[in-house]
Amino acid sequence: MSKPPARIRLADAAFALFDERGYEQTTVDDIAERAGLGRTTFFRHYRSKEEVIFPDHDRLLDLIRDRLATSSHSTALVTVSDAVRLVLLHYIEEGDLARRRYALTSKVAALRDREIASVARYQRLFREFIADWMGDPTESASLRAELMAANVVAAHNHVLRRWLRGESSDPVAELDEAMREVLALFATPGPLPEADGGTTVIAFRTGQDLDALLPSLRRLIEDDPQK
Amino acid sequence: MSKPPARIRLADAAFALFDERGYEQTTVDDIAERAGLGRTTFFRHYRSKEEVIFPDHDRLLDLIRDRLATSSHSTALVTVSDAVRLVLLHYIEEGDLARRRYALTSKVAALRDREIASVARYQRLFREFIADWMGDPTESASLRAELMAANVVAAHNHVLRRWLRGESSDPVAELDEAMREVLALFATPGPLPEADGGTTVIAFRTGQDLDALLPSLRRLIEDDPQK
DNA sequence: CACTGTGACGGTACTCAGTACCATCGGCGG
DNA sequence: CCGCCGATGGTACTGAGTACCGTCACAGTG
Repeated sequence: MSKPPARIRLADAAFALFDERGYEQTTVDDIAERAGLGRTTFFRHYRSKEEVIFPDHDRLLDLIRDRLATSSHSTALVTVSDAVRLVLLHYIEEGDLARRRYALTSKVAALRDREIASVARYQRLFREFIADWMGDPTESASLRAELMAANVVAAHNHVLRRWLRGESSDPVAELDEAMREVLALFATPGPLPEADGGTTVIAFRTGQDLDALLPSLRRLIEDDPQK
Repeated sequence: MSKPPARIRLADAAFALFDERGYEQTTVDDIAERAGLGRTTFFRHYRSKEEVIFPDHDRLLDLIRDRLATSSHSTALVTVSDAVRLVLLHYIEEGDLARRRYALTSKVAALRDREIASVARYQRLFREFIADWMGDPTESASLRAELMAANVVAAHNHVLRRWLRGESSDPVAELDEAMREVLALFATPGPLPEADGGTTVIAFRTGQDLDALLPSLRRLIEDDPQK
């Protein structure tokens, strides 16, 4: 029963005190004292009182940057949808800690704002990635990139919050489902694009399974004079 | 040329000093002194040093709440799209002040975070409004509300930032156009219209590959009420 | 063992945002 | 003239965050 490293003891002390007295009612001195350390040491490990609650965002951001740079799917949106899973998985790994943090951010406005700012950084990263990927400097493409990033993040947040509130037992599956929803939004074109090239699809409802229809659909596409 | 009210003098002094020395290098004492007022008076007019830059967010939020409560369009999304114009119009009214603020938020992380947190409040308001309007407590409806709110806000931010950067001469028209884009996203892919018997045919053209569409096609089929 | 560098820690003192409280001054109606 | 009141100013405090310096443990080296 020797001592865990200082960083851990500080975080434990902080969460314990936040639970007992609340965030604002806890001073950095209190935290350091309970951890059996000096105030200076606290700031050596955490840049601020808030950061003791969100220690991993920077690392996660780098992780996602890497993932975006390496993994490459068919579309930018799919790549980003995949990358955002890292965030969800990270929270899930934290388990109870993530839930305690959620309880805090629900009560303390300053912490909620901080969390939101962190999420906005993910969103910005996604937006830039999508815009680069599309390579289209058009205003309309730029807006589209913005919307896509916002959707991915919003869908993720939705699923994450459900899990944090204990409303979800299989958040990963829910995320996949939500991402399918987002993909579906953008799969069907917003304004009907200029019809030069691309794919024209006619969908109709029958008693048949979709798979049974695929061959004929493909045949139709291949019959397209432009292709 | 007597004295403008204290509140104005404080804001002028603050912006002048922020321009001269930067935000962090300016203390509240400096601001008060330049305005010819006491430090106490500053905090009587602005709750914090940051608030002198974003004085109107609370009022705007109330304004939007009212607008949502009164104006009623055909769908929740249209109502919200309409309400968000208030934000854009407010910034445009501020004119050069808004641009100076943008220059500051671009440089100072703390201010950027603050701005983002404010915007998140609008988004939350929109989400709740849409969710209430739909009245459908389903998980899927809840996600949809979240996505819609995120899209409206993202589209607005996109247009607003373009205007702030001087890239747009008619931001209101651009906002309308962007909102049409958002509406189009959600217009098509809802649950398929009542398909009790008969044949539902939907034709659309997309630039995407058929394979990219398959997930959404499958999803549409699985939305069949019989399931 | 003595020497020395190094990294983690503690303490002190400072700046500055934000709060609490009290004192002051200038109208303004009675 | 008096008393009320709203706006202001001053003073003192708490607490976050920073800068700087001193200390101690513990390595490796002679």
